[in-house]
Amino acid sequence: MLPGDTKEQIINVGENLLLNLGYNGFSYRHISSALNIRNASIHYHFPQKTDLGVAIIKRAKERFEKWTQSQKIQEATFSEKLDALFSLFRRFLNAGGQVCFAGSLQTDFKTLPVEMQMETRAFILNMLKWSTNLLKEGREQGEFKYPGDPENQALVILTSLQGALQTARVTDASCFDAITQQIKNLVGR
Amino acid sequence: MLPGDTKEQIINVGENLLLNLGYNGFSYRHISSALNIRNASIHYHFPQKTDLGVAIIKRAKERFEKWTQSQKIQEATFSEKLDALFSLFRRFLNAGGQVCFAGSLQTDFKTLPVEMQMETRAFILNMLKWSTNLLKEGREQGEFKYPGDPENQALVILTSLQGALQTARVTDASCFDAITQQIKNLVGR
DNA sequence: GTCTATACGCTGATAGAC
DNA sequence: GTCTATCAGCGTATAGAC
Repeated sequence: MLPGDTKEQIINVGENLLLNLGYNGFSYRHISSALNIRNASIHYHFPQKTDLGVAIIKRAKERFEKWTQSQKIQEATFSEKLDALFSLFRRFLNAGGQVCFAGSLQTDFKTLPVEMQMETRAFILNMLKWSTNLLKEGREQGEFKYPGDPENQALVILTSLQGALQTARVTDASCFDAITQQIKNLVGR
Repeated sequence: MLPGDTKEQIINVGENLLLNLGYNGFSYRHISSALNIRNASIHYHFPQKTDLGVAIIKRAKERFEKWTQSQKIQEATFSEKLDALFSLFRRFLNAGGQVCFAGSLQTDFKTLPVEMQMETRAFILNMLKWSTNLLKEGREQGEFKYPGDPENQALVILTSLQGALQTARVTDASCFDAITQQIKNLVGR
């Protein structure tokens, strides 16, 4: 391993473990053996497990922010943006049946340290805000058609995607694709 | 505590802990201190934590089965059945912000012993089957209106309800009600 | 059936050498 | 920055008295 990369690699492995096993399902030992280092080295970069947890969520939050501001997304049509959102979630499934951040963190929410709870809340609210805006403008511009409030429609879509990744674990990957298709049926014109 | 009730009370407390903290988030100590008994007494009734986990899921599965066969549900219209399904999930929220069984167990799925994985799968597939049938017949009889396959529509609804309980933890209870209302908008005639 | 006592691996975490 | 050594506490689990 290249020195200097360690911290980032710890976050990488930690993120994968979080989305696979849940926050209470992985330990520093999982990470140290995966990276072939000692537990103490992880504690050097992240004194407490909480620090690692916060770092993982913060990075994911910023990654999403960058994604929304990327040229590819900025220039896309509303329908393409919705498809891109589906692809974002589909990536978790492709990565060996991960769940999404919201699904992992909200389920363990009551056992999380408050710093992680706050970061989780901020991340999820950002995603909801962006999705609400997408649904709102998309309908105004005539690309989408659905009843009721844009925020409520965004909630149905995001919660369904979240549940879809979880349910894919007891059924199969086609379950996720069936759900995204059905969502398109529901909001398409 | 009345002797003989202990086993059932352990399942009661265990179920509550499972839906609040997740399978990896609670221990025999949580249960023993809640019931004011010793850890060893729990091991008498459930030698391994796996045994308790399986018992919790089996009971929930049977409870759902009885619910579907109850007179109240049998005699209900399709719209009333859908509302009753919403009430079933809303009860988790009312109980202090629990998530549903699917949400808790699927998120921890990869860390669960195989016996629990199998019971989880059976339970979720039962629920999906019943919901699919409800959506299918409800549309045939003209009470529902939605595009595409009944099973896919059932998947969207169930996953959304599952995600709704989780998301309510970082927002509030009104989030759940907004989602059920939006689902009604989407499948109503 | 419930208890006390006990085992022992894993957990997050720290001290200090290199 | 990474290591070895070490820690106390908690986890599941068992043996055996009552």
